[in-house]
Amino acid sequence: MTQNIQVYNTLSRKKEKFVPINKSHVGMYVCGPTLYGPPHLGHARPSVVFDVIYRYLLHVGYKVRYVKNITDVGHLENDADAGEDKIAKKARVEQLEPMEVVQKYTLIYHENMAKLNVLPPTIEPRASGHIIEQINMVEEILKNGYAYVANGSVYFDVEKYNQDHPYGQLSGRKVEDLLSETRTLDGQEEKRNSADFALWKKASPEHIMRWPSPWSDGFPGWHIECSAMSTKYLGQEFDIHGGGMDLLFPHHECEIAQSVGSGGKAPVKYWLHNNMITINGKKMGKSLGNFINLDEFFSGNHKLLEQAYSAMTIRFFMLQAHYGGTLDFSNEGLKAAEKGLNRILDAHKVLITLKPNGEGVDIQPTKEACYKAMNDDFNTPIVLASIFDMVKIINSIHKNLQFINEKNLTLLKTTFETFVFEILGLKNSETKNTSTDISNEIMNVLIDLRKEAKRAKNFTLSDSIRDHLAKIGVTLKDSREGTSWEVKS
RNA sequence: GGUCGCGUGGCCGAGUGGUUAGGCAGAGGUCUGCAACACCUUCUACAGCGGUUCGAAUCCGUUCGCGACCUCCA
Repeated sequence: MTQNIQVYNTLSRKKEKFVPINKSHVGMYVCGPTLYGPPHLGHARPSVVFDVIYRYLLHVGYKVRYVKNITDVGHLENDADAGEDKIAKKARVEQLEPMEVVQKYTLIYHENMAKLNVLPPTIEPRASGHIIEQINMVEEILKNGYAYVANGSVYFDVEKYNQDHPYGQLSGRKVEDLLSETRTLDGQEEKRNSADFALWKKASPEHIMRWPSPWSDGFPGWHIECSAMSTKYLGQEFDIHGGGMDLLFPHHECEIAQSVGSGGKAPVKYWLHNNMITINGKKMGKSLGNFINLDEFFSGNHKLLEQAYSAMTIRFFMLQAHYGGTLDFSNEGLKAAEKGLNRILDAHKVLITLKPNGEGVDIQPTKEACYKAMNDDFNTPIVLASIFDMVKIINSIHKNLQFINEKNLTLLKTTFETFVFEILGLKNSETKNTSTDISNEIMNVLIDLRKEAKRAKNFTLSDSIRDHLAKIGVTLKDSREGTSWEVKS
């Protein structure tokens, strides 16, 4: 199946036709989380966005190697302890080994991702497991003359590099502007220019995460791990590199410089960036302290949350916006998402019971609209609009207000299920299907009793049954064919 | 200060030079013993000001407002 997919490439600031380097294989690298804390809503966005892209590429027939790293080393902090490794700092506070911290939050992260129905990447490399590759890459860059050693640390020489290769293309920066930056930051005195960035940092005596290297006992720089790991698993040139917009500069810019500076080739054909989640218009982020953890969403246990929201509600909420725009968090928005999602999932229950009832609707245009939307830079809000069109069609056929033949009914089922479940990755929340044979039988008894009561016009009794069930979360749904029931989570 | 982006109806959020986005909420109706669900109908738009055009919410300019990056961040 060939689809003409257009993607917005940050590098060119334009939509471009997606043509993979290898005809049938796609290499995709996405910057994963730095796990020194529980995952929050901000982490969920790139995970969901690139999960949908991954799912769609698989659906249209590509063989995809999807690499998403876990960063468990590196990254300096910008507070009073500047210069100290984030993981190491957290470890000190909690009196744990650094790897214990990473392990703890990795497990939570995986659990949260599974709840969001995010497929695992095909490779999930860790920075700490690729120290040798990172050292090798630093050596290559040094050999090529684009880096220098200062006091046991290694820095990338941006000015030198810029003489041979343009630096700043991805983020639209000018090197002369960067060089004139005058702020004083930690470690600046070792750098030749403020725009230079660390490839290897010598560890201070109290720094517990450290590895031997040709230059010092230390740890890798802030950007080298993604370059080293993407090169190792996807090669010097690969198709898609994704991540949050906040990583555009300096992280991704440095990745390009490191790859070009070591291997001589620009690593990425298409740079894709998801935009931020905002809360009251401000970016939700660790450093701003205004983030909400995913587990807090699932439990509703946070002062900004009016209720608990299921993982699927959060996934749906994100799919309602295009990945390139900011998405503002609000209880109102999430509640609307919850209702909309339930309508889709309820419609599927109806869909699987439908029988052809005549000639009428043509599903082909709806199907084409879905593909067209996905092909246009993965426009999930447009896909959802078509899905809601199908919801309307499904319910109308169910009521014999619209008519469908067998061919179109089959097409309706495959289109609906393909896009809702396979591509968008939505599913019924686990809490809903708790029915066992016994509870089914009990429900049948209650529904029959209510039917008898209604026949005898004993509405006090029939309503009492309905209201009591509603109180424990069981909704009765009357229709011409009889009464069905479901548990609302 | 530099770079980039945004401003759509009650809320969230697509799209675009002339034709319904969609969801949630609101209104009216059908269905129902009453409801819920569902279906039908329906109301609120494109920040302000100029310009280009037969025609702009959509292109250009400008003003105002907001945000992101420039330092770790998804």
